[in-house]
Amino acid sequence: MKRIEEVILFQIEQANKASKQYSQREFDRLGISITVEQWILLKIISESTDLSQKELATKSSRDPASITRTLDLLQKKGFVSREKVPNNRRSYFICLTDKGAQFIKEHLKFVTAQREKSVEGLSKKEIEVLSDLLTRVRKNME
Amino acid sequence: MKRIEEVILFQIEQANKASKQYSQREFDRLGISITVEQWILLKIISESTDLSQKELATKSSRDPASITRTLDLLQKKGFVSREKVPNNRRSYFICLTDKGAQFIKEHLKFVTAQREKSVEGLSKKEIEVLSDLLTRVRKNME
DNA sequence: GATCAACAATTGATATATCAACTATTAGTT
DNA sequence: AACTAATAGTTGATATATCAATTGTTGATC
Repeated sequence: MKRIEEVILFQIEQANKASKQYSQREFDRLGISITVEQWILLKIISESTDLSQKELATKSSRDPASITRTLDLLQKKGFVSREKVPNNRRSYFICLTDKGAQFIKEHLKFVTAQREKSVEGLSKKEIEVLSDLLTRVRKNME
Repeated sequence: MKRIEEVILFQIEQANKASKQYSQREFDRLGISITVEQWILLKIISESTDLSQKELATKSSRDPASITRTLDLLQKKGFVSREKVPNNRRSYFICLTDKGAQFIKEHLKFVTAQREKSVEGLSKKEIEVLSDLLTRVRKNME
């Protein structure tokens, strides 16, 4: 039997943990008061318009219940708003506020830098390969 | 700016989530009453002897506080015990109980099957490449 | 040997993941 | 139109991640 360190799923988890922790440390170090999950959600919201919470959950691969709670926090920070949908009182359009847009604009460069750092030393070809292999592993687990 | 789906860190997270969810679904489907984190911890405990909680935290890349809580649950299930360390009342040896050993023995084949499924369709060479690339990304984030 | 710093483990607080139960609303069927 | 299904979102419960604060113990230094 393989030792756990040699298992690919374990290695994926380790890489994921390391990157989450790195990103959070960077946010903290720079005084950017947001969690990684909140940033990702905010970023998704900024990339589309008129998304419902259900759609947000799908796009972020998160549970709707969890989205509810994270949106509550983002709303408390003043970064997003829940807007009424015409002729539909069951769902909301989640909208970026000016403050949210400003926040992203201000800090995007740091996030971009983190992402670049994550693939430092990898060639373009290697990044493509990694992307492909990760996709195949993910599809195996569906 | 890249769309979030194209970001390697995002893809790593997606793969990680998918595999965690798959593993948990499999546990549930088979009536194996344990979480993925608990299984991993139990497996690490079974692979070494006389580990302290601090060492467990290091090996599993988890926070000591989190280890305390997961061990409480594993202990409640009767899978592990905290044993006194001679001449040291500040830490414990975490030991697998017979019940814990039996549990692993009984269910290891299912976990092995999950792991094999995760790399289905990948050649031995591709697995090595994936492992190497993940390691490099992880090291970039240290 | 007494004092203080370092350490291991625990506990508390907050954010997240997940599933189940629930509410309110909408859509489908008759 | 009335009844039922399905749907969107929320809330509760439990497990986990993380950091800070705390407790008890050990080690180092004087």
